[in-house]
Amino acid sequence: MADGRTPAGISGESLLFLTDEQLRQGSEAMFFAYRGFTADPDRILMDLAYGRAHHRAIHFINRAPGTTVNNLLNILGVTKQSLNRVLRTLIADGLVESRVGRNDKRERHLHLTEAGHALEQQLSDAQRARLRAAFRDAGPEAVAGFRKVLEAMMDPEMRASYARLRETGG
Amino acid sequence: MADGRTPAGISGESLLFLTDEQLRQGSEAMFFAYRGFTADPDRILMDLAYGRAHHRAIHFINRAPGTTVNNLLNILGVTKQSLNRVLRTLIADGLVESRVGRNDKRERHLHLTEAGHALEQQLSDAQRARLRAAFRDAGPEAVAGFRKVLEAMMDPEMRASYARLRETGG
DNA sequence: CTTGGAGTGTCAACAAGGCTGACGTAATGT
DNA sequence: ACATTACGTCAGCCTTGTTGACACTCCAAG
Repeated sequence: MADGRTPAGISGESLLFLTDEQLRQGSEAMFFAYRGFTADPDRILMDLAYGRAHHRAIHFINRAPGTTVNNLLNILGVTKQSLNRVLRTLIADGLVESRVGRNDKRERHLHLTEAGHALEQQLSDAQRARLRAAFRDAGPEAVAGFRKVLEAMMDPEMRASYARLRETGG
Repeated sequence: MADGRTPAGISGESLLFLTDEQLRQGSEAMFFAYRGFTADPDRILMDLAYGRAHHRAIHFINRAPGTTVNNLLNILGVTKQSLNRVLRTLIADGLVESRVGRNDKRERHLHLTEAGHALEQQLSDAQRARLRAAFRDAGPEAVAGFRKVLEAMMDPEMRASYARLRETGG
């Protein structure tokens, strides 16, 4: 706190990339980029009277089919009341199916229906198109750096969720 | 659309970083990282009965002192009514000052008060601390890649705003 | 000079999607 | 038997997005 400017050239290394100005540009880049990142799916969702919350639920149900409500809660970082509102509409609209657990009948295992898969595809295609263009423009080394910084920026628990998802997916 | 998997090895180049799986991991990284990115300021804001919108307003007013409401609108990408509600509370609480334009009296020029600057410092210190740690862990080349990908991910107009801010700031 | 339109900002009301708290039910574990 | 866990739901609140309606200011055409 009250660091003022980060000392540059205090060690032999070039620490110019850690100046306050560089950090501020980094946070503005995050802000503007996140807007772009969500813009395309948001447009699709709006027509369907869904929101970003529905997208997130669909994404992670697709990602980890059969996941329980509690598991999804932890990944999404919202309250069960909040998630439940979203799930209720998705189930009512026939995009998500909730199956009572075989071993533990208290649990509900969530799956996408065929219609759910179709919407998931539509949404992730839109998002992937932008990401693919950005990745291609920036090149593989930039992408590696991008991933590295983002991972370092996460909370430890989120980093764990992220890593777990990465394992199962390939 | 319905690309399926991105062809790998179609050209001589290694395009493995553009597979659907890599892109999906990229979007999940964005999701989790953005959560971490906003977590620290959010905690501070909560105690003050402010939200993320207040943070954004304060940030960009500090960044471009004397900016007009309309200008801020374009940067933040919200409606003027939405911004106005936030500005009203910030002005009422003595964090922001709104001065009628000298040339054009329709315009209001926005400035942070001393108290506003203090809060801005507190918030950006919190955010910078996390970003600095992430940048340091990842190293300068990773940071360069991070910035490059984020910039490529923005909408063109946002990229323009971002570049404009970068010029004035250094 | 007046007047009509464009630009800028304000107020009111509504919706989405977060949150907490409280409670019910079924299944599980001790 | 009893406490705990997993889930669903009702009620109510807050932030922050939206649209609609309106007032003030400026400028240019008549």
